[in-house]
Amino acid sequence: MTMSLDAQDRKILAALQKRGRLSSQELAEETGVSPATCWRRLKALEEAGVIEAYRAVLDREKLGLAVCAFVHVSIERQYPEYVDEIEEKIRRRPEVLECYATTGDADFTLRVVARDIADYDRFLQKFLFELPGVGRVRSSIALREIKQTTELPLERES
Amino acid sequence: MTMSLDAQDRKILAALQKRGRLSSQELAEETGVSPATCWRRLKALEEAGVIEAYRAVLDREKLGLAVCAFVHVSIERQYPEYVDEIEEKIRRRPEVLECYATTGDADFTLRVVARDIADYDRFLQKFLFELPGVGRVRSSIALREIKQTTELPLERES
DNA sequence: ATCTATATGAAATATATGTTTCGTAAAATC
DNA sequence: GATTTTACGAAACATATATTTCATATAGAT
Repeated sequence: MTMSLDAQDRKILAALQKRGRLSSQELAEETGVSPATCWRRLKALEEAGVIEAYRAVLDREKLGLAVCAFVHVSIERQYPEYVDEIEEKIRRRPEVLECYATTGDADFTLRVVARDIADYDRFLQKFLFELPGVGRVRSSIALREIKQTTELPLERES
Repeated sequence: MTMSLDAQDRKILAALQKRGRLSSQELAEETGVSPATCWRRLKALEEAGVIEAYRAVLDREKLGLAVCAFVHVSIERQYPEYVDEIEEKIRRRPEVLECYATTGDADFTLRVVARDIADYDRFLQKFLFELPGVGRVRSSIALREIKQTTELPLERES
């Protein structure tokens, strides 16, 4: 399932992680390969699903989403029906940007954004605490954003 | 600092969060507004910084980055020089995708990707534990990805 | 070393794109 | 209610774009 990429593919991907709207010709300038080849490589990478999507990344604060929090959720009983339902409901909530099942003292780790603390509280009370089987919930509110990127490291071979 | 957006702007942003390479004409079809207006709105949103960037989002697993972990880092002494140095070094590490200063029992919460557990261990030993003033470090390894998106919620007014 | 398969760059093609202009409509101001 | 300002859509413009074709080079297999 892991693609094998050469230096050329990695250059293309690196450039597109920074500027997703680059054209084949611009890619060619950045990579030193011809536009036609860049285009063919690009299509292959899209086809293979290495490039999942192109997205506009928006400014959270400018959209009025002042709050960002990590939520650590423990599940009471691990009934599969409950777990499936929890996961599905989480997937549907737009303010949950990330959710992973994790090791450590919580079962799930979420990253959630909200307009303000009252809005976040509403998310907890009206949504999270209402999920079936949810046990302990601990919140870590982000005080400061030090880094936030979608760029995956492409250094070595894959 | 928070922009005020009308329904039209929000439609444009919503569409571009899903498909970042949409042209003005495609945006026009999706929003029911003319291409010229879409283009003007779009430029204004870019200019205002609401649209931070356009990016290709890659498939972590396909790139061979099997491991994703949350790291909770506590700082021994909060000397400002140490904190600044830590933050700057973290920003420069490509395997750290996210880092926030957070409330709760850790000072920093990081999301880190790695090729495998050995690779992740190397990150901890050779980088994180070497940072000045770093105290307790607890890792939560992601067992399963339930949701991972860059799409910010645009529902209500801002 | 020969043959085969694959990847390459340059040029050509057709199309879509960003961007501007202009006359009109809607909103806001007075 | 009149006037100014702002936003709009349609059409026009020049340009850049994706995509294909073809001849050549490269690499892999036998």
